[in-house]
Amino acid sequence: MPQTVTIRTVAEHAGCSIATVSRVLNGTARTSAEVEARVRAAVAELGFRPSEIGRSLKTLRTRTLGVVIPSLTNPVFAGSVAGMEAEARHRAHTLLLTATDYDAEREWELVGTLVAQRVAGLVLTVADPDNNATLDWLDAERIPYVLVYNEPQGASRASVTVDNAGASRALTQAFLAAGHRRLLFIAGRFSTSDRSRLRHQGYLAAMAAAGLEPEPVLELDYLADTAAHRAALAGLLAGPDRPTGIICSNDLLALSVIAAVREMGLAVPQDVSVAGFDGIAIGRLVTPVLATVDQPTRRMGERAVARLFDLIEGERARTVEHLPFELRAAGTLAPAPHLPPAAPKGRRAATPSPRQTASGKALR
Amino acid sequence: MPQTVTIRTVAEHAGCSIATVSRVLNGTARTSAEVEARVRAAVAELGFRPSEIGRSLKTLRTRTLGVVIPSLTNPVFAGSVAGMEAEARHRAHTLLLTATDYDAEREWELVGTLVAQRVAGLVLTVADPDNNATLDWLDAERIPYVLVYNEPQGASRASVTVDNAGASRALTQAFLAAGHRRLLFIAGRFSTSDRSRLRHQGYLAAMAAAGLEPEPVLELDYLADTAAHRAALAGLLAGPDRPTGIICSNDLLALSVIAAVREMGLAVPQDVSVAGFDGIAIGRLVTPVLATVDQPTRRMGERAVARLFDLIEGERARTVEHLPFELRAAGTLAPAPHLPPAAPKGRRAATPSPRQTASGKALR
DNA sequence: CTGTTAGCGCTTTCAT
DNA sequence: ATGAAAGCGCTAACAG
Repeated sequence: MPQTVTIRTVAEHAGCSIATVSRVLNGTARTSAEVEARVRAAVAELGFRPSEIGRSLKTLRTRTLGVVIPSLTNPVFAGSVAGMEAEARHRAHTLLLTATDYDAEREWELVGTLVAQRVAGLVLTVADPDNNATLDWLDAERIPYVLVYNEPQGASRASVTVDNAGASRALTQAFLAAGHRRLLFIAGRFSTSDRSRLRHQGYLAAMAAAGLEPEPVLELDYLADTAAHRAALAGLLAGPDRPTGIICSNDLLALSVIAAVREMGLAVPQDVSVAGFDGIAIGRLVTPVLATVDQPTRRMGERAVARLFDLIEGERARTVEHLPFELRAAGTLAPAPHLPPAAPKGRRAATPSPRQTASGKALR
Repeated sequence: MPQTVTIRTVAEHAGCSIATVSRVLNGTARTSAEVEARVRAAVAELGFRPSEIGRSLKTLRTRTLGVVIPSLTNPVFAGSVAGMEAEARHRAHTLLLTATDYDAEREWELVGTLVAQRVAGLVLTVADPDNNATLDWLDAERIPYVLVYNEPQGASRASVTVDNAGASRALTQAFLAAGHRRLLFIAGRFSTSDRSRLRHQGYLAAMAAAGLEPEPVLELDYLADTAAHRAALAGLLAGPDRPTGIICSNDLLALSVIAAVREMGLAVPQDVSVAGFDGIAIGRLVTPVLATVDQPTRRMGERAVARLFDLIEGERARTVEHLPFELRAAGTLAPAPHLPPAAPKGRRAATPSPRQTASGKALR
C-alpha cells in the first residue's frame, strides 16, 4: 500500500493536531519552535509528502497545467513543451500532457479530460484557432488558456507565436532577391495548421508585390515519407522554365523535399534552392545548412506558460504576442541558376552558385 | 468560478440523490431507465464533468502516470513520450511530464512531486539505473515504475530498452567489415547516460574480438554546438594513419560530428565514415543517409506504459525487456579509403567508395 | 432500485 | 500558539 502515512499519522507522531502539522508545512501561521521541530522530525522520519489531491480538493485548485499539442514527434512542439515544462517547474507546477495526433476532433475530448483533472489552465496548439468550439467553451467556462503557434485572426485569444505571414513574406523576398522567379510553395495540410495557411499567404503577398505569378500550392502531408513527396513533386521540376526555388511551410517537410529533389537528380542548392520554416536544431547540422525562418521555439513555450499564469492571476487582456524570428537565408538557399533556354535538365548552371551566407535579423 | 456545478447540483436538477448520479455515471449499479434519463439530461444541460480530484481522493488512485526524462529536445525521448501518451490515452490515463535537463540530482525532486500527485505509476529514464537511491526508494514504497532506454545490469528493475552493447558490437563489426581499422568512438557523457557507457563497451568488445587496438574514447556533450565538437576533434583526424571511421553514441552527436568533420575539409563518407545510434527520423532525410542503429522509439514508450500497467495490476517480475533494433550500415558508413602512405591529407582515396546499402536485420 | 451517510487527506475558520 | 471541526467532490457500504 503506497503511502499509508497521512497528515494524521504525522500529527500522532509529533503529538499535536493535524492543523498544527498543516501550519508547519505551509507556514500558514506561527508555531512554537518546539512543536515545529517535533513535526519536522516526524515528517522526516515517516517520509511524509502531503497529498496534492487532498490539498486540491480543499482549495479547489491544482498545481497542474494542461497541454494539448498535435504531436511530440515534430521537434517544434517538443521544443516548446520543453520550455513550458521548465517554466512550469519554476512555478512549482507540473504539465499534464496530451496529443491530438493531428486529429482536430480529439481536441474537444482531450480538453475535457484535462478539465476533469481541474488543471489550473491550458496551453494548446489547435488546428484552427478562429473557428473552434472547444476554445469558445473554455471562454464560456472562464478557464484560462494560451495558444502557442496559433495566430488567431479574428477571435480575441491569448496566444504566443511569430508573425507567420510577415516571416514568410520576408523569406519569399529573400528568394526573389537571389534572382528566383518561379517559386513553388509546398504546404503542410491547411486543415490542421493555420500556420501553414498564413505562411502561404505571406508567399502570395510577396509574389504579388513583386508582380510575379505564384505557382499553385502543393499541399503535402509532412508525416509522409520521401517517396510520397517525390511522387508529388514528379513533373513539377522538369522543363526549361521549371521552378528554381521551393519554400516549404515547415522544416521537416523541407528536409524531406530536399531528399526527394536530390533523388530526382537535381542538386540543392545549385539546381534548386529550398527553404523551410521553424528553425529546428537539426537544420543547422545538415550540409549545406537549411535555409529557414528561425523561431525561438523553447521561449515560445516559456512565454506561453508565463502568460497563462498572468491569466490565472486575473489578467484580462487576450492578445496575440509576436516573438521575433530570424531569417536564415543561407545554405540551401542560393542564387537562382541560369536555366538553359531549351535543354530541359541535367546540365548545371554556368555560375558556380557561391554559398550565400547573408542572415537577416529579427523583423519583430 | 470555473465549475461550480458538482454532483450535488446534478442530483438536485434530476430530483434524485447524489448516489444515484454516481451510479448512473459509473454504471456501478442498475438504475431505472426513467431516473437514468433524468440524470443524463441534467448532466448534459449543466455540462457536468465529475471531478477527478474528488474521485481520486475517495478511491486513493489517480488516472495519471508520471514521466521523468532527461529532455524533450532529444527526438529519441520526445518520440518515446509520444508512444507513452498514446498508450496511456488508450487506457484512459494522462501523463504528468517532467524533465531533468540532464541534472541527475533533479530526479529525486521530480519523483517527489510526481508521487505527491499520487500518480498510479512512473516511467523514467535516469542517469544511472544501477546505483540510484531514487529508484531504491520507489521500490521501498512499492510504487510501480518502468525504465525506458536504461539497461540496468545488476539491480532487478523493470525496463524497456535495446541490447545496447550488442547493437554497438554489431555496428562496430559493420565498420570492420567495411575495411576500417582505426575507429574512433565518441560518446555522450557517461555520467548522464548508461546507454553511452554500454555502447562504448560494445565497441570495445568488438575491437578486442578483432584483435584491434581501440582508440581512447572521446566524451563529448551532445548538446554543445558544432564548433565545440570541431575543437575536440581537431588533431585527431590528421596524419597518415588517422581514423577512417567514427562511431557516435547517439544520432544528434553524429550529425554534429559530420558537420564538424566536413568543416575540417574531409568528406563524409569518402574520407571518414560516421555512424550514430538511435535512428531518429531526420537521419533518413540527410544526404547521404545517416548510418545508425535504428530503435523502435515510439514502441519503446508504448511498451513501457503497457508494462507499467502490468505492474500496477500486480505483476511481480521486474525484467529487462529488449526490443529489436535494426542496423542501418549505409550512407555515411562506406568502405574505408586507402590512406596515402605518407601524404597526410587532402587527396581522396583511390577507390571511388561505392555507397554501401547493406542493412542488417534485427539481432533481437 | 434508491437514499443516507461516512469518510478519502487536506486547509481553514473558529474557539480556546 | 494550538485544537476541534467543518467541508471540498466524490464513491461505496449500508439501509430501506
